[in-house]
Amino acid sequence: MKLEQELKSTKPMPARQRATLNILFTASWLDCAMTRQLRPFSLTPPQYNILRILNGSAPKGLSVLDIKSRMLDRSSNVSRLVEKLRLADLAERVPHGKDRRMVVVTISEKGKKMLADIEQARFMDGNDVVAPKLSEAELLELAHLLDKFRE
Amino acid sequence: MKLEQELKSTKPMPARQRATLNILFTASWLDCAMTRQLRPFSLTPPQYNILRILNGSAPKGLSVLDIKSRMLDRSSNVSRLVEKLRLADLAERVPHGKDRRMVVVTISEKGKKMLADIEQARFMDGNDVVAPKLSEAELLELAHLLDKFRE
DNA sequence: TTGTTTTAAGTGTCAAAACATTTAAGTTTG
DNA sequence: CAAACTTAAATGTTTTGACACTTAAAACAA
Repeated sequence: MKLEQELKSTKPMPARQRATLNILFTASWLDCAMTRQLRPFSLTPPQYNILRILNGSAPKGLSVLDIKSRMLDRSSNVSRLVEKLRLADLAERVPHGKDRRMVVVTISEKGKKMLADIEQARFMDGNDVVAPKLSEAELLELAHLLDKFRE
Repeated sequence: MKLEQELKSTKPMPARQRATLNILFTASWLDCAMTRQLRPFSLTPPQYNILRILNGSAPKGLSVLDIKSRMLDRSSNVSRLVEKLRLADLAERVPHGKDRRMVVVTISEKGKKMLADIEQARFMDGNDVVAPKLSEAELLELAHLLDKFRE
């Protein structure tokens, strides 16, 4: 459905406003869909984000600040989120050898397995639940316009 | 900056993932910028969202559920947000004539003035702070692709 | 060395989101 | 009409985000 219908907007919007609101609305829509998909795994979207970051940097691991700088939402409290993952045995935390202020966080085997299970659930019928209508070229164009939007 | 640089991603991402993460990242970036702009007015982005919805439907006003259905983030608790606005004298709440379950919420004169002040702050040097690099056509294309993304 | 500054991580606190539940008024159906 | 159902708004509770502050370690400068 078009944005105007979704937001029941009566008057036509200027292009910049329409694009801006559409980004915020689509992100909220995505977050809602992700939350629903992650619920069976008792993970929130920020926790899932961290788990994927850790998986991408395995087996080396990352410091708390390194994780934070790679997150979608830079305002999240990584210390507490990592602690949640650790309590669920999805991540491990070991003190850094050289710099004793630092902590190295890694994904656990259980964490890797959970990521694999989530992937399987997402691609249930062969393709992703999200954005099936967009072609490869359109997806690239969308990402490019968003990069330009933030300049 | 491109998404890969922002997230310090090493490996190249598939197009769909790149578009999806970019939507989430750009929305977070936007929310952060809006929060900063609204801080001097002691308004949060959801409160500002409601104020604009009420302004758009003035002088008629809307019920709590009508506001909710027009919001960017459908999971927000409109009752409590409206109460905040009312305490700041930015909105008014009157019982509905026919249906006594309903409440009609309207923007106050002070609320309208605050919206005008915020607009003025946003367009400081003649044009919007956000997305100045995108042409009219690109903004339309971006909004169109996002509409299609949600299908 | 010693005092200052910077950096990494964790914590405290308050507001907001998430989600279920409750209350009350309206609607429908037997 | 009365009971069951539905809808509108509010509230209760738990979790999370926002953001300042603290603690501890490292780097730096006099």
